[in-house]
Amino acid sequence: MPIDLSTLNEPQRQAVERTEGPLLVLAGAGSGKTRVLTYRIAHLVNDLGVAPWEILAITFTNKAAKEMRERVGQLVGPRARGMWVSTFHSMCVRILRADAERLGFTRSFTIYDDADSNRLVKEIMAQLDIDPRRFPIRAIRGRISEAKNELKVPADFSASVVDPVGKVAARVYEVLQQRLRGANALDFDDLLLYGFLLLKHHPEVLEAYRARFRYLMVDEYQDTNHAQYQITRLLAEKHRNIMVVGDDDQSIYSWRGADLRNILDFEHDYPGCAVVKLEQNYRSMGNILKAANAVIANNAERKVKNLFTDQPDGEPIKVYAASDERDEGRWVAGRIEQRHGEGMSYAQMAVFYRTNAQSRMIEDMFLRAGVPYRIVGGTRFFERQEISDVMAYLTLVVNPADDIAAKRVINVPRRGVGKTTVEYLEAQAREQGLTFMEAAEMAQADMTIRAATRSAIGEFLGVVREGATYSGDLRKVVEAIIDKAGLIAALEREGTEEAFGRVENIKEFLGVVDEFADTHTDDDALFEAPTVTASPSGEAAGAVAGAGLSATGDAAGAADVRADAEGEGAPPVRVLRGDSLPDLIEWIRLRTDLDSVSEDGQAVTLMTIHASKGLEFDCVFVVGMEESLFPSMRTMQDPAGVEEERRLAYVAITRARRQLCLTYATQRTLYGQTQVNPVSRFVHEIPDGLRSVTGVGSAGFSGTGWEKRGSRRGIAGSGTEAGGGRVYGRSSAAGSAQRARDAGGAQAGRPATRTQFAVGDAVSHKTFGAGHVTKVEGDAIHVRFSKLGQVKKLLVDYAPIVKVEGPAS
DNA sequence: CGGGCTATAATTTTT
DNA sequence: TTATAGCCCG
Repeated sequence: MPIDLSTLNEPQRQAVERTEGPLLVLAGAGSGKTRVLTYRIAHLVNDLGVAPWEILAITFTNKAAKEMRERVGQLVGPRARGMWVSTFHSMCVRILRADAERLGFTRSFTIYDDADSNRLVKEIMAQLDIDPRRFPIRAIRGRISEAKNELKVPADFSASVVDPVGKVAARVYEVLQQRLRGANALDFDDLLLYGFLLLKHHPEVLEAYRARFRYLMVDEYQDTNHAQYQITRLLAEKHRNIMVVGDDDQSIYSWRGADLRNILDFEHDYPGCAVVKLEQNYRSMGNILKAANAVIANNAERKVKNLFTDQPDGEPIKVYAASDERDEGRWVAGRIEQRHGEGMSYAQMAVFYRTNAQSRMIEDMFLRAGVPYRIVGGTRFFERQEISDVMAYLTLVVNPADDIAAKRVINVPRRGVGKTTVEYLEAQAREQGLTFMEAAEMAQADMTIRAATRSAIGEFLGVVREGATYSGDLRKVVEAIIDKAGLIAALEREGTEEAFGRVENIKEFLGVVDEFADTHTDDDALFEAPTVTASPSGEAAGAVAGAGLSATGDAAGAADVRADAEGEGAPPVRVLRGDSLPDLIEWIRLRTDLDSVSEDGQAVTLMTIHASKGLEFDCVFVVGMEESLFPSMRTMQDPAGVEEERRLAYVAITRARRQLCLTYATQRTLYGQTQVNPVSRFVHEIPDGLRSVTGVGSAGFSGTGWEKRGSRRGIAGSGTEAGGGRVYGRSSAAGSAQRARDAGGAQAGRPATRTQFAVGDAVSHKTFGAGHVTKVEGDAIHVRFSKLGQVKKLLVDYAPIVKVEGPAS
């Protein structure tokens, strides 16, 4: 069925139809870029007879990849599942798995997350006797990461570096790569670095992929770093059918190695390239778009675009001058309640901040005001201690060479294998050239070790050894390993609320395993692995086989190379199988919490501006619009830094569909210090006519502390502009913060219509849902919420909480 | 070996 | 202010 392109606007249609040769699409915010991408793919497949597996679409997040797959699927049906729509990182993993041996790894290599790498670097620095005070791990890791993103191997880096920190980093880098190789592990940056090196130094491998991928599409191109740029280049060189989509104005990750030049120089790098600008915005009301345009116009380093919209102007942009961060949070809460009262759903509202630290006060105020919210980002599920422990066990089962994993859990749960023993084993391993696990094996017969310790080590080895023998249903396997390791049992023995929360998290992890199994059925696998005979491009596939990309040999991880099962000559399509432990581990490692952020749930979304990219909301609040917070103090020195902050402001503004509110605090306490900062320049860059200013600055109002009352009625529906809410008690322009505290204190003594809570009571919280009381502490109660798996301390007078059904008392 | 204490640092974090 | 990491003592 042909794809209907009539719903696209002119530039969109051009971008879709221009399938041959290089193409640069400059897609302004909200200009329908994903639509163009998906229609283009659908057009290739349905109208031009391109085989799905000849298409490679690269995104930056798994979420974006998933969304694109789904949307393409809607257009072309199930065959869409055969196409590579993945992130740079997962693409590299696929490529590397097939030929890991060429680089001195085995197919079952594991991927180190941030915490793992950190640990390893720390270890190496200790080993090299480098003082972490003079050379902070952060700085060293930063330099190494930079080097990897620049595709510099240790020798290159070492040769190019002149400064002291760099020299130290070079030494660490050298050892780090050896150790990683020894552990059969790659870190995130390595995936790109080695992915590149594989293609670069193995022409037959490169040729195979080039032959296979006739059409290449890269989303968010402005965020590519040098490694990604070079990988893309290698792959695209032959057919030159490369389309990149991006917006230089939304480049906000330069500090992570993203290089704006990649997009600015695209036309130069790919001569004869066509350029399409998508400038019609379908998202925001007129005023919001005008504000965004006005702000970004202050940047010098950009390709000029002019976003326009058909939509009416809408409301002015509201600017609220708060007296301090408390007042700011209070006002936002009030405003949200007001909007909600007018019929806007909580899910359509969001609060953005520059730094995570700012979320605390917002949360606090929301809690008091009873505004349901959810926070995106922050501590990640997969980085929680207990989850990392589980992952370490699973990893060891698959890759016993993973020293970091081994050391992490040899004494988890406590078995009595302490630091001394670990250091001894480490030394043994180093001397004899063994992995840590092998050294542990040897230690079984080492009479210099205490018998108790030996048996503890034996117990640990047994868990891993036995784990490797489990098979069958993946969830059962994982459960068995956790059980055998005794992780849950140990936590339950602890008996604390915290431990209980950890158990809940592990249970949630099992849910994730189920999710993996459910979403990776064999049926899917069949779609994703077309065979040569079914392929119209047998030539390409043949080249692939010739390049030795289909699995040979029988390394531990060979089974996860689907091409095996498909027989000789199959293209190197590797799919994750729902019953494979190695595949589960890989899937999780390349996953972030962001991937599971769902649209549903009636709650206001709180997140950093960075995390907001790609999303949109009817009503957006940006808090902390102050100089030295936003733009951040550290960026204010150099113009490029400020320009990036400005792009960040642009991203924030353009997330809003209908309403935008900016707030700043005249006085703000940050890191325990109170400071007074001027209003952010980004506020001033919005033309006066688009702004409507309220709050302290114009109305001379400051909060008197209703936020302390916990009475939600005081907030909802009150439309007094200056305060955003009705004012109870005294009101004056000065000294509000202190008075707010006083008022709160006085308020606490108010007579009790208060509910009495007792340990064990079942309660329901407006935001956190169901839970039960675990402790009563005067005015405060501790409640463990099942949904969160966490204990929260709540003030009975203020928290939006009700007693549900007391247990049999 | 493990718990508790003090020094210390503290944007942003798609993978 | 707060979270975390390393250190010291029982």
